[in-house]
Amino acid sequence: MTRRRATIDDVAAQAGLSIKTVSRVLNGEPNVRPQTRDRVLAAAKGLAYQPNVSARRLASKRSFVIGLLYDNPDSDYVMAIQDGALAVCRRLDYHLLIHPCRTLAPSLVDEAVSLHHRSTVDGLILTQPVADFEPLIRALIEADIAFVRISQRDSAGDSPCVSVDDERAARLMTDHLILLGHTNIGFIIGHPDHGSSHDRLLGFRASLQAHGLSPDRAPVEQGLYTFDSGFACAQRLLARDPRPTAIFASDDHMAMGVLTAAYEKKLAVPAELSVCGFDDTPMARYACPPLTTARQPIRQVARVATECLVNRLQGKDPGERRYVLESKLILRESTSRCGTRR
Amino acid sequence: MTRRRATIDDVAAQAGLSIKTVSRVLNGEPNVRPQTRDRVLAAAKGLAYQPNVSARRLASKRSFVIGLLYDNPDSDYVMAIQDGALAVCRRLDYHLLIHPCRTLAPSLVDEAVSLHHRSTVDGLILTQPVADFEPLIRALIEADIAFVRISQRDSAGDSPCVSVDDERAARLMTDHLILLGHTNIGFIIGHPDHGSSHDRLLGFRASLQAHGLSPDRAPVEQGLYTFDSGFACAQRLLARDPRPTAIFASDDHMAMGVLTAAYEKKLAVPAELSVCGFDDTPMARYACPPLTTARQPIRQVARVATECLVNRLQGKDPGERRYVLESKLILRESTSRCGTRR
DNA sequence: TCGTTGAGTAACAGCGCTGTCAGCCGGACG
DNA sequence: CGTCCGGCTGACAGCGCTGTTACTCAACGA
Repeated sequence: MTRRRATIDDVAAQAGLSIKTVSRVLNGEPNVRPQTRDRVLAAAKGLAYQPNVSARRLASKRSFVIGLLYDNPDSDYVMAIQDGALAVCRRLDYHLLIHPCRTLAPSLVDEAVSLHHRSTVDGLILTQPVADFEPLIRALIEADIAFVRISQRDSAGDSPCVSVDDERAARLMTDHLILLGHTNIGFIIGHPDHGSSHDRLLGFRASLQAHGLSPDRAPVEQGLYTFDSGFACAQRLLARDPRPTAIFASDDHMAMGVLTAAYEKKLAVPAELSVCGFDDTPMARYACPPLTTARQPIRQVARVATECLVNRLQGKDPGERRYVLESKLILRESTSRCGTRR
Repeated sequence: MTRRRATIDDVAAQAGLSIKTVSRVLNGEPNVRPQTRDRVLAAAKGLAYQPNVSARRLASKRSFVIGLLYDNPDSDYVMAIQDGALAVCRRLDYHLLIHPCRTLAPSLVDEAVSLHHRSTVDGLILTQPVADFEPLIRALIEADIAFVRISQRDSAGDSPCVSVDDERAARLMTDHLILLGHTNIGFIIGHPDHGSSHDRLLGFRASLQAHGLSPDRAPVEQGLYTFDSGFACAQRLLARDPRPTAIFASDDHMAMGVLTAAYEKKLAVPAELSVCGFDDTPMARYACPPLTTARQPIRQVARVATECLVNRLQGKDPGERRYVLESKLILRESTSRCGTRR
């Protein structure tokens, strides 16, 4: 029952052609007569032929695998990235190798280079904060390993990168709060290792400035993109005098922490405190009250990055080096006009 | 700068030995003198030699890759599974290929078999509900493809499987509610395709029975392991007369839905309604109030499954075919004594 | 003394593909 | 009519490793 699996030789024999011609057909190479092509395809189908990827990899010196490096505690983010990358991989007949890691470990550099040198992967996609880890970037460039960064921060050797316009989205979010009449808006910065934290702060400050409010006097706390850090920062912000009437947390996890801090302080949201987050994680919709936030096209970011990487691997170098996608404000019930009691 | 990468021939030449001996050392095969071994290792190190995985795969007819099949909307669950599987893979020098999919598609069977026939993967780990997808199981057995299921449901050919004792945990959770004085406990069943749903219901009923309460008269609704389904089921449960004083949702997502339904009905949790979930997803801790739930050792389940699979791939067949791990009750603030107003 | 043994090593033939290059053939062109 | 060219195909040499087989040599017992 368990017959030997058909090889390219079997297909060639069956079709009465050379294995090279079979190879050409299967790889979509030019210069094959349609009639020949059909014969090959028929034979392949008849034998239920499945090319052996290992042999292909060895002979072609390419692995058709791309590696995805990340170090992110947010499952939803990681899943979305994986999802987007996988969608493109399937379409282009590549495989995806996930490689979660710890940014800080210098061994990461060796790991990444090794992945390539063992010809396990052809190229890498780096997400934040790995994408901003300079030693790695330099090593990859030096070793001539193809990669695409998902990050808004510039980096050595203007490597291609894909990002979301965090600054603009943060500016729009702040505009939204200001339009609701808030003038004393607390801000919680994200993790210092992430470029996004910086950009979101910039957007916040830009909006204040544009509306004649002093960015330097705005109450700001440093968080870590975690629920607990959001909770702690909110406690500090809410202890200030005058108390902010709105808090803009740089991500939804911290915003959830803010919500809990408000709950414990018996502050009604949004009546007494408007709260907004960032990222539109699934739970944002289910928070009490549902969170106003900014939705990032994460899947698309991953798709663009993957496409870009594969293009580079195939030698098609599109002029483009930076792709910037835009987020969208999602207005829910956690923000309302300043001083409104519902 | 970009010199040709060292191959096994270079190492052999450098060490003054045959490539076969180098291969033996690098693969930990026996019958090599310690002194010879050292010479090989020194040469390999000196040349920064990295074995080419593609060549190894082709020659050994093994890919050293295991595939992970899942179809699960819960990012936290998937991440935990990936995490556990990766930990073992790294230790045993395997790679992990993730393969999210749609259970219902019959093409999944072809995909899975194809993954193996192209020698992309040596074996597969199946999580629920894929693990309970009979056509796939049968196809894998027929094609003689190694796999391990993560599921509590029995399946054709008593294939190895790893699971969590859901029934016991659900029983303990129900015991907990009954001990708090609840006698009218609503239950929300999970997704019908998941074996866990069934087991949790069994545990619930067993506990009622054991305490002299009639399982058949308990208010039960069919959910889908989603927030929205939990919300809808809760609305129906809370509309019943007499109204349940506690609701046991088969997972945390649905429990969150219950919380929201209670919030909209202005029912205080836990004073007027105790709520408990299952799974201890990260958000359970951050719910308002924090959810009483059952924590599953998901990472460990994945670790055990991966180890089991690799063992089978390496021919070491441990007698064990079923591994059952235990969950742990996590008591938080969403459950309290029946009728207590705090 | 000589065969026997087994640990240690090497030679060599693939694994199943792709890349290179050479060959064939028919049509365009001078 | 010969030459050239481009489309199409095949022969063949690897890609870098592992499995198999065979060989060498010291230790050992009859």
